[in-house]
Amino acid sequence: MSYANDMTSRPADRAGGDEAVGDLDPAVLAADLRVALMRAARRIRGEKADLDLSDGQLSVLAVLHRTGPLTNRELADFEHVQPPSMTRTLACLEERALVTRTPHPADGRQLLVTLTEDGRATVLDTRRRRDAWLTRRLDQLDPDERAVLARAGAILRRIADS
Amino acid sequence: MSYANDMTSRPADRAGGDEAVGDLDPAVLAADLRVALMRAARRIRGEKADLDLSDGQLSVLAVLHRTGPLTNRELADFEHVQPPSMTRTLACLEERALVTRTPHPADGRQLLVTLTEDGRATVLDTRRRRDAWLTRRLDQLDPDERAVLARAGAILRRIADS
DNA sequence: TATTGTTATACTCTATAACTATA
DNA sequence: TATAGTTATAGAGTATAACAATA
Repeated sequence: MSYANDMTSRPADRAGGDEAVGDLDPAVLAADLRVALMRAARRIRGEKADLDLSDGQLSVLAVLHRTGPLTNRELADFEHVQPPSMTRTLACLEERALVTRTPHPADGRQLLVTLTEDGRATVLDTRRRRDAWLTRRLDQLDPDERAVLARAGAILRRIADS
Repeated sequence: MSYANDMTSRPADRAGGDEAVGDLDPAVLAADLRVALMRAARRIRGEKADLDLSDGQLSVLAVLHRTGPLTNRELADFEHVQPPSMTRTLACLEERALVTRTPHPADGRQLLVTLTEDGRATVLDTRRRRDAWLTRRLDQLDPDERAVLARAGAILRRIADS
């Protein structure tokens, strides 16, 4: 929906060929790469399994799937959201039987949020559908181009985690 | 803020080296690439010039910068938003003197929305800051790695536009 | 007394429906 | 009568402040 990152125009719009040249100005590369990344990310984000689930809800499910059971506070910190907002999100997810909230065994104040089987299935289904869209595109590339993307993916992960 | 796309765990978590191998399974590559793209996109999206401006507002400015003056209806269609929502967004942008609304010369019903000099500066500033973040990261790469990202960017643009 | 989670309330962004002005 | 834009009103999602229960 949002085009906030879709700044297509660039200062010097050179030919968009695949050929890598020797003298790559990082600033020019950055402008090109940003547009390409944002656009691809938006396309991928649009592909989700359960359209009735908000991004935030989907995100909580993904985090729980990756980390295992967490408390409200931990989830709120993870999502950079205030605890009352997370309470609301979790209430919605619990109502849809995607998570359960059980008392923390050691600390009576806390509640442990756990992914249900349905919640786990939703995470996997979303992932599968998003990957399916991208896989179809990758299938149409040359092996050489896929190799480039494989290397780029590793480099991008390093950059994003820096 | 949203971690919805941050699904780090993958079915077969192989070594994350940069080496491109010959037999790249598109499905495995897709899972890797998606995580890398989403994460990098989120980092870049966080870098904007005016933090008081919402994504939707920033997006309208970017569209106007790219296309020139548009009407309310055209902007609403472009942003996949209903006209009343765009009215509200534009009222906010006009109040901050980032756009002006002038009567359409030919059709008295329409209003032409035009970017002001401040609006244009905001677009350029945002772009510059986002690119600056990425440029710093790219500066630390080998020329060879930058070449890979340059090729990957072109391929990703093709995929996103498909 | 400090912390976890919740409720109460308000603000932002978006939507639909109804209204005004122009074609 | 149809279209562009606006106003009125409602529904998500998130925030802060105040409250209850537990450490």
